[in-house]
Amino acid sequence: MQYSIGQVAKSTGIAISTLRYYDREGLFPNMERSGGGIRRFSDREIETLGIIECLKNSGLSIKEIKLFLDWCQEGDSSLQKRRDLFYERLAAVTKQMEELKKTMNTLRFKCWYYDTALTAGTEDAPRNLPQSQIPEDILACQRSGCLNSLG
Amino acid sequence: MQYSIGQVAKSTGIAISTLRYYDREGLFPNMERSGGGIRRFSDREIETLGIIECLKNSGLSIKEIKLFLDWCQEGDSSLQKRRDLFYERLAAVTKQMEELKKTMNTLRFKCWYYDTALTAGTEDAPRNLPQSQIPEDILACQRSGCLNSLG
DNA sequence: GTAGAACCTAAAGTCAGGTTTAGGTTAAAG
DNA sequence: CTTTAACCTAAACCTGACTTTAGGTTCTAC
Repeated sequence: MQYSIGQVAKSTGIAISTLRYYDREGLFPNMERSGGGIRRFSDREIETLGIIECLKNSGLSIKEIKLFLDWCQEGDSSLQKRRDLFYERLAAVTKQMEELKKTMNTLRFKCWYYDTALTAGTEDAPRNLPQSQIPEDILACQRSGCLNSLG
Repeated sequence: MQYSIGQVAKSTGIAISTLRYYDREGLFPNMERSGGGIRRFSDREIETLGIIECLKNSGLSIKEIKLFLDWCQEGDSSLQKRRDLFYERLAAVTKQMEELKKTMNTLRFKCWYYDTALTAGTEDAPRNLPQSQIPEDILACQRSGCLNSLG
């Protein structure tokens, strides 16, 4: 199947200007054009968009993604480099997830904190509550979160 | 305790220029200065840095964080707004985690893909492998990942 | 064959989140 | 006192990832 840039934009939610920008950056090295110069996205490009999204979410820049796509063009001689890249990305995302869990725990603590404050009508309520009166699961959030103290 | 900007930079890993930038953006509304105009970070500011990190990781911009810190200055009258913000952030991070899980699954699939390719010496190996020969857990990654096809 | 929608390029613009520069001032140590 | 490391400001600069603009071309439908 072939798709126009407008169709791809519509179905993926990626702006036309972004698709053209990606093309300009060399992320679709094999994309075809009509006689008149109009882009014809194929399933190959749609798949590339999936890889771009994945690698972008894993923390790579557009330039780094371009590098990876260059390796793909080189064929089997670059298999090792490509493999290593994905293992490295897996590690990076694993770390990112750990970070996000800490963030979640801080947020959960804050939600409890403000719920308590709102119920009492004042922030002094949670602020002055003795540790022993704070639910265990909230204390756990606080311990594993990114804040050192209450507030 | 009071700390110089250099001490804070060293102990948090945040660049001095970034700390000054945050200050310029109004993220430390109560920070004191020495007679000569030198910043004196206190535990309050250190805690604020923790909140900044948390909210930044949750997807807020510096300007949005500044808004939240303004609310904090307003006292108990802004409790509701602040509570709502944290619940909203909790939802946003939950969503972000879901996304990251998909990314992880795609990466895991790719790791298997390239391991298989390297063992065989060619990408054709994983590419031509019938579904029935792909481990179930890898298929599951593929299904829940962000890619539609192999490759 | 002509109207209008959809496409094209190159180049400039935008925005966030910093960092760097230039030219001083402060403060702790000898 | 004077040195020197650490600090200060304002303003300019930078980078990444897009988006917008301006002016032109192609394609589809009548």
